[in-house]
Amino acid sequence: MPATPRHTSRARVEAKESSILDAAERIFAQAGFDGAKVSDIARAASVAEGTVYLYYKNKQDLLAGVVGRFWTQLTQGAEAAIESDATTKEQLEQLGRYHLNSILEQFEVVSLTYRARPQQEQDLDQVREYVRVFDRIMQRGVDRSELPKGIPIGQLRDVFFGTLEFSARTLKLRERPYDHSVVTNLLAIMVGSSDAASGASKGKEPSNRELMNTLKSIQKQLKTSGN
Amino acid sequence: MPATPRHTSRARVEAKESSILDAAERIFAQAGFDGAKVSDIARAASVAEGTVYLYYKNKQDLLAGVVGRFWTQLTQGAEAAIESDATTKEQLEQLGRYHLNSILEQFEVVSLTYRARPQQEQDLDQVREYVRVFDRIMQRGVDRSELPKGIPIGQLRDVFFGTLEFSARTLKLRERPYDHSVVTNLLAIMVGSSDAASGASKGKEPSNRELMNTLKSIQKQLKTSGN
DNA sequence: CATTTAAACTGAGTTAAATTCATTATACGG
DNA sequence: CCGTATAATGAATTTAACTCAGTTTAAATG
Repeated sequence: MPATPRHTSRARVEAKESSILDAAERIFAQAGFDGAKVSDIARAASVAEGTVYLYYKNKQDLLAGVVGRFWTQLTQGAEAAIESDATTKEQLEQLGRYHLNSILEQFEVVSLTYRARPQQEQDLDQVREYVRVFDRIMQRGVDRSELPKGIPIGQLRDVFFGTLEFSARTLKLRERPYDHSVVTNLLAIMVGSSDAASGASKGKEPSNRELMNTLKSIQKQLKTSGN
Repeated sequence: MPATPRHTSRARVEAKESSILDAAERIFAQAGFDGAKVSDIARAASVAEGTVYLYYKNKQDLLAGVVGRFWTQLTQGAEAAIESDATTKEQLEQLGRYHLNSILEQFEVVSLTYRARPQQEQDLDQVREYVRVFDRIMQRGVDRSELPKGIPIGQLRDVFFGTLEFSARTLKLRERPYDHSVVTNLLAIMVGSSDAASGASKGKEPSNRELMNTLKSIQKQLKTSGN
């Protein structure tokens, strides 16, 4: 927070701030929060150690800056990745694909998120902003009645992001690359069939309830026509 | 790691080790990893600061001790919470209830888990041991054909634990207590209907495949009897 | 262009907390 | 009881975050 620069151009100040963030992200990702020395970050950003503290109150605050920027960028990317005229399920698949891919690619930064203030703090409004992308998709889905299950959106959000995050950890652990079946299967259980695992599925499959109704009407017909 | 005590009774040494762990857990949970001073932990355990380092290589290692013990206890509790003669779905519900409840109650310790070495390290074998409880339930379910979906167990594990962990965070954030509908709804999408949200559901609903077969046989019958 | 001055920057110095280790205490076998 | 291996202690050391008095920079002014 370099106050309100009256003499120096804002652009220059912001360039420096972002170069510090770049360096911090690099070093944090490499060495972890504890392993990263502020002096290293300063050197990587070509500024004196004290300069870092002109922009960020302390190391924690610097981390919050790195993490906050990451989630803000993720929000922008997510919005770009979603086609506004797609069905709810397609949009969820787009978001799921984008999310899993991103957190795999920037796994270290995502992990740093958990170091940015023990939970609930207001520090990470950017994360909250990000999940709204999901909420908007779901709300539209509800409005258009494109969502079967009667599970509250808030709970489905935890299913969605919780599953993808744990899946990412598992993939990282096993040193596996992005696996689209994770997204496919997640959506299968969240919004409806579409044959899990294999991923191939032509057309919408009817719900159990729909089949059941058809079945009953046929049975009735059979009885009526006296077999 | 107090070497191999030859002179002093093992019991005494273990008592001291566990009293250090108790103190550490208390202080860590209270102040967080960074906020906790080793000197405070030592005082709380009524030992000198240096003594802590006889038992644990450093502060990180002490944290790993606390976290490891927590997950070991969780594993024991989980095994006790599951009735061996219940159906797969019932067992999953028992585990789900137990898990969500436990991580809500000991939320701070769970959060500390993420400070114990950046992912994948072998540090937390105890966590891996814990998830095996889930794997065993699922494997038995597959053997007994009590599980419909064709999603790999590994992926369902991420759905299960990922969802419950994120749900716990959400509940904590909103300062809400344990909510059983989270477990109910999770199981509904994981292993089968049982009418979400409300939780009430009488009788097992037939699977798509079963319905489809019935449907086909009726159609055949219709054709044969020449409508 | 020289001057003024406030914003930016610097890095040596301060401080706090983790970790070490020389010293002391304890407990057990003989 | 004594000798000795184990355990415990806490003062000293080390490390790295953070501060701040002094220096540099750059824009506004005449």
